[in-house]
Amino acid sequence: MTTPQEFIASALARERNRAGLTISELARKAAVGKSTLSQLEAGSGNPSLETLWSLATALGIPFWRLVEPVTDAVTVIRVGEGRGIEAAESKYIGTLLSAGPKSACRDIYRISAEPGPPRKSTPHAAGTVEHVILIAGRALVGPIDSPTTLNPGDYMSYRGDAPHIFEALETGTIATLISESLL
Amino acid sequence: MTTPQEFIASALARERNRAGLTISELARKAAVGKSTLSQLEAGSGNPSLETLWSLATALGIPFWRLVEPVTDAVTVIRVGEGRGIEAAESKYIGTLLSAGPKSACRDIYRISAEPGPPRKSTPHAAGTVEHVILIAGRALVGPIDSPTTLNPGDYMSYRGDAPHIFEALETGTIATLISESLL
DNA sequence: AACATGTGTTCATTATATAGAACAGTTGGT
DNA sequence: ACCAACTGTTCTATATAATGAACACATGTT
Repeated sequence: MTTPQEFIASALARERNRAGLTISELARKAAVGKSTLSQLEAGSGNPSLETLWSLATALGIPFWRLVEPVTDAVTVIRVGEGRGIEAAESKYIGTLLSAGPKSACRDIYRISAEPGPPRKSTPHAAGTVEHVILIAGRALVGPIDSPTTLNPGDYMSYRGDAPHIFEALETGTIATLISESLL
Repeated sequence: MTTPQEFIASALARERNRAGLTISELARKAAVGKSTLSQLEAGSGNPSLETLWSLATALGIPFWRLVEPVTDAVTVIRVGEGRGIEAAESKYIGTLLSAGPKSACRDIYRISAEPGPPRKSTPHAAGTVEHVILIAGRALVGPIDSPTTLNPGDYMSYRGDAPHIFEALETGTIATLISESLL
């Protein structure tokens, strides 16, 4: 049985860490007193809607995402691999890449990247799994110590709560990224 | 372009009507002043977390449900649209296409389709939402009575519990499809 | 070592959200 | 007709959330 205070405290800490911000930084960015934020994360606070909204905006997440309940293998399926679900009527093939468990919170991103220094992601919340489907170009994706090169159409999933990278190898690299937070 | 005030005002009115309660009833049930609730729904208010929590509890819904965005019919985000999350280090742009609620069971598919008779899907379970990101080619996607043409990189979401189609318009059409069962 | 800049905390004051009373308008019963 | 019980609104007193300064501590620089 979580109280509102505990709830928002852990949610804030979680999202703030995910964004890689300190209390001071977030407070400044959201234009709220850092004392306010400090007390909030300490569990002794009853923030107003405006305060929460400002924090969510500064964290770059939709507001309601902030108040959501909290919540190793690496899989690569190349184009042409995987069991397809064909439709008799037309040339339509659906390949199940990942059957999702219940109680999963997933965000869908479109990634545009250009060659250069790779984007290293700090680990997200525990239990996070990321799925990448490369649309165009080529990219080196996955755990920081064992990334894999993906070509257009390739699918890959890996743990998002461990350090991982996304490095475009060609200009105009585009991908779909699904970040899934398992409870 | 919604302000926190408008947002919570409409959300409260929506959920309260759904529960079939009057302002007075809800206020009594949630142990908040009915004047408070009145002002909130009028859009002139900045409720505290405790107030919102009490209201959600009285409405018989988990707190986050109160602040969940309305699941609107169809969303299309063209390439280049949407607010990007840029990484300073490299040319990497992540666009949030859909932030997913918890308690969602989602399956990820890769779709390969060729021009021909469209694939008509019979409605799935109630509450199902489908997300499509077109990888290559061109496709006519969406509700059967108002489909939209997608180009590579385009994102679209629509209700999966209503009849919908996927019709490839070019050879070598590839897409990512995420089928999401809410609740 | 002394200093500057960062961190997160605790404490004053000030701004404001909340609660409850008083209000006018509706509905239904006697 | 009155009266009672309801609706949602506008008021004011009070409780309290937000603030910024002062604080102790850590880190890196000259």
